[in-house]
Amino acid sequence: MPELPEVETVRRGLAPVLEGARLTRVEQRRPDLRFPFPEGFVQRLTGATLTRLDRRAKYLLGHLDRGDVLVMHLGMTGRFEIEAAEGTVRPGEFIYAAPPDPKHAHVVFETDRGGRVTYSDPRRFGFMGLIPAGAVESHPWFAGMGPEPLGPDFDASLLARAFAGRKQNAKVLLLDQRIVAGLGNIYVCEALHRAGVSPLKPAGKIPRARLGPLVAVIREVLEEAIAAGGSTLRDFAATDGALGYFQHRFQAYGREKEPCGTPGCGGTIARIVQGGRSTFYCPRCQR
DNA sequence: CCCACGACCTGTGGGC
DNA sequence: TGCCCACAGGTCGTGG
Repeated sequence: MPELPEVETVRRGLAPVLEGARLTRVEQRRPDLRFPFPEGFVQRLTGATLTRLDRRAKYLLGHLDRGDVLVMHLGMTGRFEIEAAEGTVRPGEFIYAAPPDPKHAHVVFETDRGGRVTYSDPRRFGFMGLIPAGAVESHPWFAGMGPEPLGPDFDASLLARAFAGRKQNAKVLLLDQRIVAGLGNIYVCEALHRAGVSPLKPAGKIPRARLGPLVAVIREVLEEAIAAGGSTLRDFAATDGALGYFQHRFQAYGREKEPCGTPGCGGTIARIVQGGRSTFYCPRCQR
């Protein structure tokens, strides 16, 4: 799942372990994840210092002092587990994570501080790449990607332009990373529910006046989820092993047949399939 | 260009 | 209790 809030939670968990650390040992335990690892993956990383860990949409970007950027995507079931060296855990900083699932531990990074970060991913929909720093923006993974939903370029006029004349429903278009990059199935369901916008509504027919509020609730949902440490579903926990709590606040996602929580609504959450994926919504208060 | 759908993988929760 | 299958956070490629 990891959607933007979960990836951001992972970034915040990994940053204190990796930023400024030199990778003393890198182990690549299979030739591919979703895609093959790049040529010389281990050699190009070993000995490099990771200067900064950023996030763009659902991607993590580890900037290396050698000029490459380590790009990592968690797919559906990717996770990082941290093992800290004895004595390096300051109280309250991060908690020891469960031992990495050995069956699906595909990449191991060890640092000069004695920490170890293991990437595991049962379904292997995740992937990693090494891209020269100057070529990230133009790389196919990033070229054509829409703005960050929490950034300044995501606003009502951008949505108005993207939705104009489109017959495709709002749900599917909000999942299109070319329009806005970082939303996934859960948070689109939640945002549309909060905004009272039907996922079935042709995007081009949403009145312009409703787009500002839609943008606002998208930001709100993502920010609340980040503040809560993301959502812990089957395959996601924050990097420190602590559980995210946002899933307890889902109002629509996974709540088929439950009463709608919108005050005074009285409707029942329904599940439909759009673009091959489940949509949860309230047919009564989402119009 | 637009859109629907299958493919990629493995694990698991819920129903019977 | 045990088995089976529908379904799962994402993205990419194909074909109409």
